[in-house]
Formats: sequence, C-alpha cells, structure tokens
Amino acid sequence: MGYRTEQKTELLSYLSAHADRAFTLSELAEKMGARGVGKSTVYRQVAALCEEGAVRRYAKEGGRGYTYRYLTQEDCTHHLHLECLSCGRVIHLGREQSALFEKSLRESNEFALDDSRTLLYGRCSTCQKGAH
Amino acid sequence: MGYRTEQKTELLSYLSAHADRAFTLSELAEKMGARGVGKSTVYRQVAALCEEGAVRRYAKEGGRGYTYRYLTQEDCTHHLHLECLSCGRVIHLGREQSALFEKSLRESNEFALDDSRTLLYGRCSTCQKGAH
DNA sequence: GTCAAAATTGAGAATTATTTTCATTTTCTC
DNA sequence: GAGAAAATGAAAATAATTCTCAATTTTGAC
Repeated sequence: MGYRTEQKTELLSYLSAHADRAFTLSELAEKMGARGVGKSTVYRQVAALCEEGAVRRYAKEGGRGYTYRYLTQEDCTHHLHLECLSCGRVIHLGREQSALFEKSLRESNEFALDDSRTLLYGRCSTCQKGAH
Repeated sequence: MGYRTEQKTELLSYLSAHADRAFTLSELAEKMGARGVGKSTVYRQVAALCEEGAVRRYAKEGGRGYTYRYLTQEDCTHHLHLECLSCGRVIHLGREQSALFEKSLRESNEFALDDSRTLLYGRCSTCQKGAH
C-alpha cells in the first residue's frame, strides 16, 4: 500500500503547482491525460489523497451540471476557505477569524461547524471591481 | 408561460410540506413519481422554481456520488443556512448574525459573501449528543 | 361549450461524470 | 533477477441529469 509510481509523482507535482484553485476530477483527468496519467488513476489517487487529507473535497457551486471540486491542502486545517464564484480562486481565512465564526455558531445555535466541509462562496476583491 | 397543472400543484404542495430539509432531484423525482408526476417534469419544474427563487440549489456535501441539494425557500433571503451533516436538517441563521459574518469577511478580505450560494456544514445540537 | 394556439407532460433516448472490472505492467523485497 | 503485492488503464458499467418529441392539457376567444 504505497508504491512510488511515475503517475503519482506527476499528479502530486501538478497538484502542488496548482494548489490555489479548486478543480473537478474531470478537468484534472483531462489535464493529466495529456501528461500520460490515465483517468482511472487520477480518480483513484485523488480519492486516496482525500482519505489522507492531502486533498479535500468540496461541494461545487455555480455553473451547471454535477461534480465536486477538490482542493489541494497545504496545512489547511482549522480554518475556513472562501471561494470566488467568478475566478475560482480560494482564499484562506485566518484561524482566529475562523474560530470566531465557529464559536459564534456554537453559542447561538449549538451548531458544531465543520470547517473541513464548509466552503464560503462569494466574490473576491478583484472580481468585484471587474465587470463580472 | 405559466399554465396551472395538476403536476405543478402536487409538486408545490409537497415542497411546501417538506421545506425543512434539503433534497436531491433524484430523491424528489422518485417521491413525486409515486404521486403521478413524471421525472422530466420534476427536474424541469424545480429548475424553474430555482430561477424564480422559490427553491435554492446548494452544493451537496458528504456522502458519495454526485448531485446537488435543493431547498425550498420560504423567506430565505439575507441570511445564511446551516445544514447538519448527520440528519440533514437545515437551520436558518439570524439576519443580524449573518450580516456580521458578511461584514467581517468584507473587512478582513474584501470578500463579498453570497449567502444564497453558501451553506455551512456541521452537526446540530441533537446529533452531537447522539452517537454519530 | 368548442376551438385553436401555446404550454406542459412523460417515456425513453442521449449525455456526462464517475466507478468498476480485470488483464497487464510496475514496484519493492530478498 | 524472481515473486508477491500494488498500481495502471482501456473499456464496460452506473447513475444522475438533460434532451427529444409526440401526445395531452390549459387557457382564452368566440
């Protein structure tokens, strides 16, 4: 359970280079196909990375059709993420601020927020200025 | 563009009676099938209701597979929603509190939160006590 | 009521993302 | 190297959703 293969290396390298955006598996599979990594492998490896916590699965918003988004995690625990609906960029919210949100929800509704499952949607500063 | 039909009436009545939970279209289509409303009609009508704002589409979290969740809207503007990952119940967050969150994100990250697109995931008080 | 136009319906076909299958290839250990 | 375990990928299988189009229903005018 853990052989080093060209395909995994290629995949990890790609993910690490694109950690600032969420992606769908079909997008990624297509990109990786051009680099000699098969579709099944992409789906399987990303699923495994999710288990390990190296990649996180989020529900997709906006757009049509179905599919999840995945986001490479580089020390992404204990804080929330914002995703811009226009450009797709992911912004990491500060830990203190995330904790405040969590605390607020706990006190008001006895609700235990799961920051690893939650993604906040909106528009980033750049896209608010643009004509989107 | 707006003929009254039995199927629409049946659908609206069902949605109104189940406004406290998010649903997937395939679930709903199955339920409505038993009540004499075809699959195509369910998909089409819910899409229309989304346009009108009577139903809101959310990204699904948890579980496997793909598909969105939909939530019947009964005065659901200007506030955020919490969905329990265990029981699926949707909790409406107060307006003031929602506004505080939005303000906080705007000030810290110049991020314009879209509360109609965002769903916060976690565990409700009941499910925290249970053995989930 | 009757009619025609416009909208709606639903059965089934088509799409599309994802998952599974399984024969083949690769990696690791000794 | 040899053999066992793991990984790969092409193609088939699934499953949710969307599309197609002939048949039906609704509405408004008469």
